[in-house]
Amino acid sequence: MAGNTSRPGATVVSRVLALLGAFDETHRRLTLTELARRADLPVPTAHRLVGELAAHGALARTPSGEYVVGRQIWSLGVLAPVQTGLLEAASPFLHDLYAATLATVHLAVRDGTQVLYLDRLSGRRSVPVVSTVGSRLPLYPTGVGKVLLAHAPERVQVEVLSSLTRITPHTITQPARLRAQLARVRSDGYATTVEEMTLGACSVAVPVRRNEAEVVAALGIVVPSLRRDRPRLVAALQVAAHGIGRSISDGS
Amino acid sequence: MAGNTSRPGATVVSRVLALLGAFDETHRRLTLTELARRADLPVPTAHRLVGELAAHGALARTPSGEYVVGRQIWSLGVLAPVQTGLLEAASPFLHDLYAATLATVHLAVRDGTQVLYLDRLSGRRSVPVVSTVGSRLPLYPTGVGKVLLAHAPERVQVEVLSSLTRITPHTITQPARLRAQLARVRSDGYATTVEEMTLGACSVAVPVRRNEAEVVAALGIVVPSLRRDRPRLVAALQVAAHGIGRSISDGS
DNA sequence: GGCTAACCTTCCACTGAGTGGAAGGGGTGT
DNA sequence: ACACCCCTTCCACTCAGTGGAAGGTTAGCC
Repeated sequence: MAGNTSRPGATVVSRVLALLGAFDETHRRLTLTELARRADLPVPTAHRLVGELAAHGALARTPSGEYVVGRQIWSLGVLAPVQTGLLEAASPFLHDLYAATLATVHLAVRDGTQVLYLDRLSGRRSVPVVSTVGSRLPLYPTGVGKVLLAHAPERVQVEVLSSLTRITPHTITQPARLRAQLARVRSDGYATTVEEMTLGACSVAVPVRRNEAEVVAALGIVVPSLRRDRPRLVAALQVAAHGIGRSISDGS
Repeated sequence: MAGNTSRPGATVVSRVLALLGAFDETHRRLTLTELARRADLPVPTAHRLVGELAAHGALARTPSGEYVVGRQIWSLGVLAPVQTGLLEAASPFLHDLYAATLATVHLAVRDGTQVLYLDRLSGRRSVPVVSTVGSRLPLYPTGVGKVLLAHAPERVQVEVLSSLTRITPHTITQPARLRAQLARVRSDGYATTVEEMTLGACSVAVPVRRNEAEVVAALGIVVPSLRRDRPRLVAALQVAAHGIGRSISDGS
């Protein structure tokens, strides 16, 4: 009379990853029921899986009983080649750049059709922006994203260009116009955005090249729309990007 | 005639975490066979699980076919409360401290009976040390570890004191002597080590207190054994630790 | 070329790990 | 006292997971 039919096709691995994926920037602490709902799993199933994850340190419980991402996952993540070498090499340059511009500084890589922000520096006086370390945004409305898109394989460009959606009134949604911009990004060596992601904010970004060759990341800053010393900013960015590119030690 | 008996008691979750746990500081890229061996799983089982993890972005494959930790895990790890607030709040103070001392700077928390290094700054001129961001070391032979141990629950202290093993000729292995040192750490407000972890390296560390209350982390520096301006170093550390403690915004 | 060795991948019959509805606490608000 | 929500335990059913065997691929060596 019991006989439980689990949704077919679902594997334990996918269930576990669905549970982990329930956490994001705005949901860092989740109750069991929220986890179950967000992962689309029955509560008892979520309970058992989450309990086991917690027993292994992959998740942790707050004093109030909510679940949070555990330290094991954090120290695992640190081993990801996303950042091996790159983040450490870039750190001093990012600080110099912040000191020189007092603008929000971003270091990002491309992850599929999104920008993945690896590091961010911003002070009290910087423009508020949506990006945070570890978060992902579309490529086309951000400065670092345009740089990464301009140097991405054709296949990726086609995919991105085919699904441009408006975010602010200034977001570029015409494929032809974006494609022209990307060509300019390649020839000029830098990209700019004007309130395409956030009203009141402009950005300037440059590629980071390993050994003056392949583009491995992008370095960008976000400034208030009224700021008008772009040439100086581009110069500062290029110096920093060049420094980072020369400091990257290890491959992959 | 087939009939496969999986090792009883092993769950998929534990198998998956064993696979992920196969990666560490010195094994960032692993082949399938190495993964299977390190996780103590049959190759076909490892193959299937690892393949599924890779399909979800939890692992990635290098062009040469080896597996590495994927970006999904990295961005998940960034959400861990290990660092939420703390790392960002501490960053500027760590840089100031590095500038003031030119020593390797560490920010660490206690994870069970180990130190977990959250951040590290070191320059070319710093003493070489074993710690890296995300790595764990025993509590008793490190400066930050002593601070964290001194403010840990009695239960943890007992456990650590009962298993002191020699690492260098200077490592403290007598429980009574270490216990006396911990008392001094609490009364003096700082801890020191003298070549207990690495020959040629000494360290000084202080607690980071949230709202001048509970100890949430430790801040330490590693200097060559011959350096003798300890009072100045302690003062610089305490200023920085105080600053960090006041900057921590969000709880837990 | 042929042989050996090591690694990766696919196949598939067996079975116990995983499943989830049902039911039992515990807390809080009305 | 009742209603509501969330967490936890129980357990009969069954399908997802398992891993030995076999085939494929690549590399090195005589």
